[in-house]
Amino acid sequence: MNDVVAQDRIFQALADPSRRAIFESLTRGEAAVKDLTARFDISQPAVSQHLAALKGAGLVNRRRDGRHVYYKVEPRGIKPLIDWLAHYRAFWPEHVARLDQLLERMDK
Amino acid sequence: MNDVVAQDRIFQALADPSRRAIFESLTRGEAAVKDLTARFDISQPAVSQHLAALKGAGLVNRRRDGRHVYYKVEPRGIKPLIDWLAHYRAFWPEHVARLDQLLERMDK
DNA sequence: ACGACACATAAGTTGTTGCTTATATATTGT
DNA sequence: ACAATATATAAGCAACAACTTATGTGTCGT
Repeated sequence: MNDVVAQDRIFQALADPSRRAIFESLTRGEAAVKDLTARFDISQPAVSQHLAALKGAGLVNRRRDGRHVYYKVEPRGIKPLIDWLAHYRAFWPEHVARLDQLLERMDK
Repeated sequence: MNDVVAQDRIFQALADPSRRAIFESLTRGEAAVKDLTARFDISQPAVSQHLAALKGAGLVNRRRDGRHVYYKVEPRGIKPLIDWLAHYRAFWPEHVARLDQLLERMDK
């Protein structure tokens, strides 16, 4: 899977406000589908579908524990997004170009 | 227009591969609608519509010169995206958290 | 003023997306 | 084994998104 495809999946996944909200919710800590369903005003299948999209984009992880399935943020998942940004760094104010260094360190 | 709305427009705009391609094309230099239409295999109205979406997201600027309309990247346009990323910096490897500093400098 | 050119907008069509309800699958406790 | 719980998948539907062609608007050259 090349970068372009990964970027496409990420932008696609994050284009939906509900999905961004679920993602943000997961940044506050691991949560089961049940928990997320309680937090948002959409059905459980809708939540599962959003989670599947986030997982497909590599933004979250799944962990089964008994009857529950816990999802949590996959930190490395946003890397394609950072790469995309870095690609256009030339258009930011000069000093921001230092993101390069951060990316290099991130790879290590 | 608050941050959430701005982020929504940006993610929405960048979710489409054609739009990302057009954006990338513009990073290589200012271009007229005519030029972009020649570069991509979609109709001129389609190009104009994509450009309108990018402009609505604050990612590009418009400049009229005679019959031509030139578009170019608006460097500050990606800031909401950086802000969004920065919001979840806690989930990246520690050293990447220094993006904070970059953002601060960017504001100045 | 008129024709040609560059672009934007309108209207219509088709595929996709995000939701719903209904149902299937997996796990647990009794 | 069975009922209850948690999640995923299927099917259907309404809204939307991305394109098309047709037309409107603005600018230039003659």
